[in-house]
Amino acid sequence: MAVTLKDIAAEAGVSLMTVSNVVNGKKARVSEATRERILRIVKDRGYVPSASARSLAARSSRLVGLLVPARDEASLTIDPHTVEVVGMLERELRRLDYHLMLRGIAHRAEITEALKSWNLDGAVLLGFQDAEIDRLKADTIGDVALVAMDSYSANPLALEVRSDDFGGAELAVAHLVALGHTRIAFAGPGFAATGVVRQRFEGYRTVLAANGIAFDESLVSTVETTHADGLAYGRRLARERPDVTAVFTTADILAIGLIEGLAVEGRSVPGDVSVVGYDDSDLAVYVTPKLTTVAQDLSAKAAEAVRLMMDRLAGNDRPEQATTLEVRLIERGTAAPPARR
Amino acid sequence: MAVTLKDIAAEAGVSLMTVSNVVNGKKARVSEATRERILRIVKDRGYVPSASARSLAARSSRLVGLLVPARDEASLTIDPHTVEVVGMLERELRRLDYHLMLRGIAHRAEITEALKSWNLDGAVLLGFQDAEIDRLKADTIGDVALVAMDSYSANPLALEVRSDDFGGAELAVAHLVALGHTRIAFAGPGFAATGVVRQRFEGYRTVLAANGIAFDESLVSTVETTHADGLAYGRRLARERPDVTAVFTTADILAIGLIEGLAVEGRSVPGDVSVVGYDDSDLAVYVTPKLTTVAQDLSAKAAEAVRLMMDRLAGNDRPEQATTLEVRLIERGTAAPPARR
DNA sequence: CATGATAGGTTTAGCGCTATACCTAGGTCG
DNA sequence: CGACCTAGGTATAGCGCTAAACCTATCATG
Repeated sequence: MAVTLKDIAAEAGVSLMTVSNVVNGKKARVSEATRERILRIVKDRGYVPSASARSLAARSSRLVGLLVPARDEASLTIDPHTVEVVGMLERELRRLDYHLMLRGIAHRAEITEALKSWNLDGAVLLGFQDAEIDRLKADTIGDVALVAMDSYSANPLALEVRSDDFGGAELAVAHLVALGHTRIAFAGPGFAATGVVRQRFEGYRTVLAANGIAFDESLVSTVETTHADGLAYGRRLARERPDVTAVFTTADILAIGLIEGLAVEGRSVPGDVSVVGYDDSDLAVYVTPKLTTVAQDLSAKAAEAVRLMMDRLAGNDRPEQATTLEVRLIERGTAAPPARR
Repeated sequence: MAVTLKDIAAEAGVSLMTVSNVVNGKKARVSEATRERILRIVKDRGYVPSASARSLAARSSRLVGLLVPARDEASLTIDPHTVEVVGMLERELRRLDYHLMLRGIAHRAEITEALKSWNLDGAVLLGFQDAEIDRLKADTIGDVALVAMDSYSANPLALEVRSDDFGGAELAVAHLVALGHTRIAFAGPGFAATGVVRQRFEGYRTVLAANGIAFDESLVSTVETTHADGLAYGRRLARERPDVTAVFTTADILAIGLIEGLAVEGRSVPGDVSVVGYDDSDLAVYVTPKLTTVAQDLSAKAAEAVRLMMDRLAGNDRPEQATTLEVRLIERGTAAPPARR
C-alpha cells in the first residue's frame, strides 16, 4: 500500500489533521518547526495525496472534464485545429493543479453521467452545436462550471469563449474589397446550426453592404469543412461561376481543397481567383502560395476558458458570461487584386 | 447532494450492499424481483455511482492516464498524427467503461505522482523517448499497467505497441529501388535517441545492401520533423547533391517541406527527385502531387494498446510484451523512375 | 486575579462505496 | 431427525481524506 497521511502523522508524532493542514498549505496554526519536520517526512517517504479520497471528503475533485462529441461507437472528432486548444487547456489547468479528463459524448445523458460520477469541478465543451448547449439544464449539470468553446448559445448556465467571428469575417472580406473585388463568394458549412458560421456570414454581408456591393445569394455555398468538399466546390466554382474573383471560406482546409479544385480546372490562385481561409492552421504555410487567412489566438482562448471557469468556481461570478477574443488577418499569398478584364 | 446508494437502498427497502451488488452486476444472490425493483429506482432517481468513492474503496479507479511529454510550463506536444491515436484510445477505453485522464509530464517525477494520486489502473505513454521508458522503475509505477506507444525500450515493466518501422522503411526503399533509384537519401530526426527512427534507418540500409547498393553515409541527414527543417534540407539537397534522385523521409510533414525546398531551387518532384513520406497523414493528399507514403493503422494501434493493457490488468499476462503492427506503402504521386541522364 | 486571546494543536464525524464475514429460513439428504 | 446446503439477503469495518468543533497551555491585560 501507498503511504498515507496516517503514516506521515505517526512518523512525525503529530495528529493526522496537522499533517493534512501542512500538506494543503492551510493557514492553520502550526509551528514552523513542525511544518518543516512534516514536509521533510512527506518528501522522504514520497507521499502523494489520494485524489479520490480528497474528492470524496472535500466534494471537489480538482478535475475538469473535456467533453467532445463522439458519434456513438466512433472515436472523438478532434480536428487538428482543436487539438491545439486541448494542449493549451491542459497546460493552463496543470499550472493550477487541476487535471483534465477527456471524454467522448455520444448521447447527451453521458454529460450528466460524467459530471456526477467524477464529481467534476468544471467542464469544457468542445465542438458541440449551439443547440446542444442550449438544451443543458441546471439539473443535469449541477453546480459544475461549464465553459463552451466557440458557441453562440443563449444558455445562462454556460460560460462561453469564442473569437470574434463577425470581426474576422469583416477583416477578411474588407481586405478582398480593398483589393478591388466585388464578386466575392462565401463558402462554409451549414450555418443554420452553428453560430460561428452565422457570425462570419453576417460579417461578410455587413462589409458588402458597407461598400455598396449588392448581396447575391447565389454566391453563398454550403460546403463542409473538409478538403474533399472544398475541392468539389472549387471545381464547380471554376466551371459555373467565371464571374467570381474571390472567395471567403470558413476554414483553411476548405480553402486548400478549393484552391486545388480551381487548379484542376485550370484556374490559378491568386491570379484568377483570390482565396481567404480561416484559422491560420499549420496547413496554411504548407501550401503554395501560402494561404491568406484569419488567425485566432488559441493560447489566449484556452487561457480565457480556464480563467472564466476558475472565476466561477471561486464564486466571484462576473457579468461577462461570454468572452470574445480578437482575431487578425494574416496576409500571405492567396489574395491579390482581381485580374483585368 | 446527489443521490447515493443509501438513498436507493432506503427507497427499495433493502440493504445498501444489495443495491451495490445489483448496480455492479455481481453474481451475488439477489432475487429477480428485487433486482428489477432496484434497477427501476436507480433509473428513476438518476443514480450515478461516485467514481471517487469506488476508487477509494475498491482500489481500482477505472481510470487510465494518457501521459504526454510537456516541456515544463509549455503545452503538450501532440502532433496531428498523434491526436488521432488519442481519439481512438478514448473510444476503446470508453467502450470498456474506462476513462482517460490527459496529463502533460514535464519532469519524470510527475509520472509517479499522477499514477499514485489518481490511483490509475493503467497509463499510456505517448511520445516519450526510449531512454525515459527504460528508466521507469517498479517502485515508481507500482502495479499500474503501462503501455508505451512507438517505443523500442528494454524495460520489462512496460508493454509496447508500435508499427513495423523496419518493415515500413523496407517497403518504401524497395519501392524506390524498384523504380530504378540508386542514389537514395535518408532524412529523419536524430536517431541516437529514438528507436523508431533507428529501425527505419536499419530498414533503409538493409534494402540497399540487399540490392547491392553501397551505403553512403553522406546521403544520411539529420532533419527534424518539421516543415521548416524539411524545407531547408530540400534547398540544401538541391544545391549540393545533384546526384540524389530519391529521398526516404521519416515523416510526411518533413517530406512536404522537402518538396517545397526542392521546388524553390527549381527541382521538381517526382520529375527530378522522388520523395517518400511516412505516416499517411491527412496532409499527404493535400499537396500536389499527392505524397507516396507509408501508412500505419492507427485504429488498430490504439485497440492493441488497450488490449495489452486490459490483459495485464486481468492478470493473464502473455509472453508478448510488445506488439508490432503491419504497415503498408501507399503509392501516390511523388515517387517515379529517375530521370534519364 | 479573573478574563480573554492566541498559538498549536487534537478529536469527531463523516464523504460514498466495497470486501468480507455473517445471518436466517426453508429445503435436502443419509 | 440432525447435519448441511442454498437462496437471499444483512452487518461491519474500513478506503484516505477533510470540515468543523474542540482542547490546553501560555501570556497579556485591565
